Amino acid sequence: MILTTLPRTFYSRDTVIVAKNLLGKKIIRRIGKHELSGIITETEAYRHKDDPASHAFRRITDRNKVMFEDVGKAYVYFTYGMHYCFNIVARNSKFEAGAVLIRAIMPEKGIEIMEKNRCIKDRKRLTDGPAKVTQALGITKKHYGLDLTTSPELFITDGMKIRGKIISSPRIGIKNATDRLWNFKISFSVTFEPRILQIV
DNA sequence: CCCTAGATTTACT
DNA sequence: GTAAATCTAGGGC
Repeated sequence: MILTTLPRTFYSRDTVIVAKNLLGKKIIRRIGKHELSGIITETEAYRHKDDPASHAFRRITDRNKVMFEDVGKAYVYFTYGMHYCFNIVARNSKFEAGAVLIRAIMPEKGIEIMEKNRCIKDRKRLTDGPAKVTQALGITKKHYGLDLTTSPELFITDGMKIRGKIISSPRIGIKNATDRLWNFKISFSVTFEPRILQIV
């Protein structure tokens, strides 16, 4: 059985709304025969001219240009000299740019491969940071601009129904616009949602 | 558990 | 030149 990939319309809403709605969704990464997956448990919204913390705040550049392109594409950037971070382009028509950073997932399938990719054995800390997620899933700059609504190697599907609350906090690691509570995480438990399911 | 230093390269000023 | 949407190891409590 194959889960349906989230359609482009999912990402054609306000970046902040999309960030909240990505919580509980499933990220699937196919590498050859292997399938890695996890439930998204923490996200951040980065918008456009109204958001001084966003890479797209000032103007279009080589790095941020995909934030101005079709929603549903991957924005991968390299930072701190050694880490990749993975975002999904999302915005409504009021803005020209925007993306949601995937900060943490709860691993499901392919955990052993993720551990291998991460070169550590502490399962509790396997994918609890944005660069840990990309390392575990093997996401690099070669995925820059990848269309997540059509790619078989990296895509998002429906996943878990969230129980409990979504916690909103200031975004991590930024100095500007800390008054905006655009970091979102699942407070405690998630449960499996058995509906879903359709052939792609 | 918490905290801090050091790693290491790109992109932008 | 320097800050950066970070991580890890190591030490202290």
